[in-house]
Amino acid sequence: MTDAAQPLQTADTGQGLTRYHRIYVRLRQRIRDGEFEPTTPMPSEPSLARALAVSRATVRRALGMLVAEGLVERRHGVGTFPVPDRAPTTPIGGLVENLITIGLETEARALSAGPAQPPATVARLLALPAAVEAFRLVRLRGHAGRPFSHSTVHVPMTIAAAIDLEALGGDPVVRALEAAGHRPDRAEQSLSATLAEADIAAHLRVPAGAPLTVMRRVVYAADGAPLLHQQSHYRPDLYEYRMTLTRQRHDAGPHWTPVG
Amino acid sequence: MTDAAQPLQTADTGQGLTRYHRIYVRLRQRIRDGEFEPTTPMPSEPSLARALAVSRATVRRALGMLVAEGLVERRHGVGTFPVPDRAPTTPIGGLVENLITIGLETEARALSAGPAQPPATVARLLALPAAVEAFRLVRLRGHAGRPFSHSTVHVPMTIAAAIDLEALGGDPVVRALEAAGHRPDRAEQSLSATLAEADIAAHLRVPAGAPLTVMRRVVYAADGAPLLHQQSHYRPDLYEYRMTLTRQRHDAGPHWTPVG
DNA sequence: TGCACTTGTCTGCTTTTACGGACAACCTGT
DNA sequence: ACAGGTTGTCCGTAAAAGCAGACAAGTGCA
Repeated sequence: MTDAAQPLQTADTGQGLTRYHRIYVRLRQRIRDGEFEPTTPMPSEPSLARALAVSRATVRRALGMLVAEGLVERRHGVGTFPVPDRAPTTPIGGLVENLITIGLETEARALSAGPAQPPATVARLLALPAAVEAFRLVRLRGHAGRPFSHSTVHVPMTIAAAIDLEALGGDPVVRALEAAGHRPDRAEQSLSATLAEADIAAHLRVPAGAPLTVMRRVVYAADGAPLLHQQSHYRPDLYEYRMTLTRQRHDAGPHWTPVG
Repeated sequence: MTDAAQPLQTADTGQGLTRYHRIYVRLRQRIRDGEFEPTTPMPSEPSLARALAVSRATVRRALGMLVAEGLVERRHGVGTFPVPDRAPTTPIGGLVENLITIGLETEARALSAGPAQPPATVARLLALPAAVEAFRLVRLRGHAGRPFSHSTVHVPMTIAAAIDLEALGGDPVVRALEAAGHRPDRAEQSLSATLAEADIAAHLRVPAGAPLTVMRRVVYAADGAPLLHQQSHYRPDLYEYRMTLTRQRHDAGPHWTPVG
């Protein structure tokens, strides 16, 4: 048992991260939270080393990362100062379709389009028999030249056949369906988080293993027939899902209900 | 410039985690996604080493962690197999408050409760002057013995003073406010994704660097006064944010609107 | 002018991580 | 039996992380 003993400790104590990286993250969080004023110096390196129970070299390394990132500024003989935010990365909000309706310009680019065998889970949600192909459309959407979402849409062949899905540029698939007489009526969707795979990471310009918001959605027609399945990955620093809720008093007690 | 060169690379390539740990997290994700059948062996250690561009020793270490966690089983001379889920992690859905209303049993445990200085960003959202304390309640919520959310709530002292926030067990803070006459009326919230910090990771029983869903919410009274700020982290494998939307035809074109 | 504090730089030293290779032990087909 | 795959184990070496300490250099204040 040479290599099982260490990993056990590793998993339990929350290791696996390097020390300087943990400190880097902690300091970055505290800076983001606005704990330090830009006018007064942060705690000195020796005092940080003492407070965090590491060597000064480790603190310096963490601070060096913050400097390289432009979050912090060092002044020889004086101290280290947080740099005030210039561009607070204004997060977009809401549904992509609604963004387009609103008129917010988002560039879209199709990465691939054509028939493909959907994953088993998708086939099941679309009520397709196994080993039946569906029309798959993979697109990248961006804003101001920076891609913020990567989405894969599957449409059953019976529905996609009559529609030219390759022709729609940045338009939502739902629009095309609507134009073709397939009225979308209801959608079930879920939001979650995942790690970026190599290919999606490359398209979204983030390192593999970065956190991504993932949305899975099934759109149904009025008769309950599934029209499409969509899975989208979003860069959390460029796109946030925002919503407003209101408190309503019901017979069974008060509830939160979303506002449109 | 001895220590700024490395950190730059480090930050860009998503390092800071040890190699074996990153591979551990990635494999863990792929297993959770059901990429490997429990009946057929996973790719062999040499092939994984090749595919991931690391040495076999590193792959072995990552696999060793998965073994220790019970996610994977090794058979000498045969291969490595994913262990089928015993508890299929049925994802809960919706808002936690509504879960409780519905009657779904969720155990909650307070990790800390008391006055504390809120981060500057929280203070701003709560319209609090700087250097003013707020009541902070940190809780861990679980289901079936497994924690799925870690949330931190800040309530302005002027509001929290009249309420015994330490007494509420698993009840939502909003309930207590409501009972005390502070009627919550509206909430603004956003959903995003992040990587697990060491402390939160430990509480949620996930490795550091695992993806987490993060929700930030501000609840307002009818007069617009902010009542509380909440930030919650969810395990994406145990808790998904689900919602139903309907397609409505508006003057300015069709829109998706959420359903309560 | 000093003194006290800061960041900048450098030197050893130990521990952990990671690599590459080799070989044994084991299982399953032909 | 045997060949070809797998996991299990060990070795030596290189690189990185982390520590402790020392000293230089800059700044600000009494």
